[in-house]
Amino acid sequence: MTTVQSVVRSMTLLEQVAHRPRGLVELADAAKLPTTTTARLLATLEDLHALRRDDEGIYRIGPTIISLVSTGDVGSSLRALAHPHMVELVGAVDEAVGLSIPVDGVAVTIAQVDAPRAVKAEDWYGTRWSLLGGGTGYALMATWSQSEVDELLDGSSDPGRVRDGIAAARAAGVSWSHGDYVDELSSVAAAIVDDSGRGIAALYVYGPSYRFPDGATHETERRLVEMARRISHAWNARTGRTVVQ
Amino acid sequence: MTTVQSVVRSMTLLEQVAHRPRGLVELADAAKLPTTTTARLLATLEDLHALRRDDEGIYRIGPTIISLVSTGDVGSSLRALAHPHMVELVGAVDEAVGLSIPVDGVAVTIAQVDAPRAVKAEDWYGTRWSLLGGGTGYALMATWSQSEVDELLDGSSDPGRVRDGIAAARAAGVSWSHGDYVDELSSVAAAIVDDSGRGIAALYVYGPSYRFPDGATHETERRLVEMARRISHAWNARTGRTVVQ
DNA sequence: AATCAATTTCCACATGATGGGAATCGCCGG
DNA sequence: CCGGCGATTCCCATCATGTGGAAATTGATT
Repeated sequence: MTTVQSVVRSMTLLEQVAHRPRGLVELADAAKLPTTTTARLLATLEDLHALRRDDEGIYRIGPTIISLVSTGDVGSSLRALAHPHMVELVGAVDEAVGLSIPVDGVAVTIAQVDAPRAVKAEDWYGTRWSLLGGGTGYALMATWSQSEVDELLDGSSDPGRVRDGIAAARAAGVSWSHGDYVDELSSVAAAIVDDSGRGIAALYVYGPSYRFPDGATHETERRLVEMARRISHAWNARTGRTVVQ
Repeated sequence: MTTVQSVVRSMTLLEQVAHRPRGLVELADAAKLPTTTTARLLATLEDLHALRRDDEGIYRIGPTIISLVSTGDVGSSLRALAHPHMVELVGAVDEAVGLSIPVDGVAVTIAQVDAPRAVKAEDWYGTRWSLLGGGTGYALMATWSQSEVDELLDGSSDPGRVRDGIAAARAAGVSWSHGDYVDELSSVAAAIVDDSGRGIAALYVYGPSYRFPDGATHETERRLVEMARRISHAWNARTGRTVVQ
């Protein structure tokens, strides 16, 4: 199959900007493109409001991109389907809840519902976490085939630790993470599975580590697992196969 | 300035998909492009995970787009700056809170924090609302110049009603909307302003109309206005001018 | 098996993207 | 006020790259 060069390059630039907002020359350098070409592509994206440029020449992701992430297809996307359940879960456990899907070996946060009491209410929307780094990834990989896991582990620095995490996740049905992703932040993740039992997304509860003392969180675990089960069920009950999102 | 055709076309297709997920032919038709060209562009976007296609051939927005909306530049974007304040406001008023910015005559929701109790917790992230349709738009336009408002009103069906709404918003400092956008849903909006007093975004509290009886909501109004003021202040206190987002 | 719509493959054409070079802008230091 | 320098924009010849018509293929429906 043949791909369109300028479109691929534009997406690279968008990703670079998302990674870190910068000016023309730095972006050209990062994308390994001539300055002129970069300027033309950036100007096009700016014209479309996909990027915005401030008066210092720094490019940032613009509103067009944000509005692409709309709820146009409520009812068929996992995100829209899970959202009300997530709100309910937040109400039950009084901590923030997130939802991530795996893409190319990383987990992308596609939805987040905060607890009003959240001490540090950070906004992880769109953030990519390594699958190998902690709870979210372990919970997912625990439901995957050995070969899939091996492929991801190929070349990782500490495969033993990851395998232990996966084994623990498989045994417990959930996967804890204490400060693995962010200092002082703990999370419990559970997989949302398709009708073959394969994890297609991870639902997780998170908050400051001090609010998750060992042993005092069985209720949270229980509710998380129950909600993941309900979301899985709702997802698999849809009529017609559609793609995860 | 010259723009890159294929990039513009790709963005059109992305917007069409966001508007309503569809198959190749329908998208080609909607974008007024030859099928072949559309197929090539869609394949490119799919390859980049900007789009996903299910086994029925329906294209949907993919995870790459979602991860573009990241928080890479925490501290300089309005969204990241406002987020913790929004969480606090949710805690105070016990209703959902949203944040929108104006783009090309519409308001795009760039952040949302739900109240755990939300009866129907819908996900408006990325949704575009008309500025002329209700509270959000009135709150913003109340801070804009007459000529800017006139430009937007040019060709609108009921300019008188909008002008009344703007006048009310200017007088009250907030703008109410009861069922204007969505049935049974009420909202109060207040503008977040730059250092010249011009509205750059709208902060709003919303929930089922029955929870907003007239006269029992002064406390909500007060807290909303106070929070909008604080966010405005934080925004204008930043060092270095940056663009709204 | 026949029909029809949707999608993919193929390919000749020329348009539209490309990038080198030069001009311009904007800022800073002397 | 004047160079100097990096960043950005303008210009334009070149041709690689994107384009879209036509035909083949797939796949669902009757």
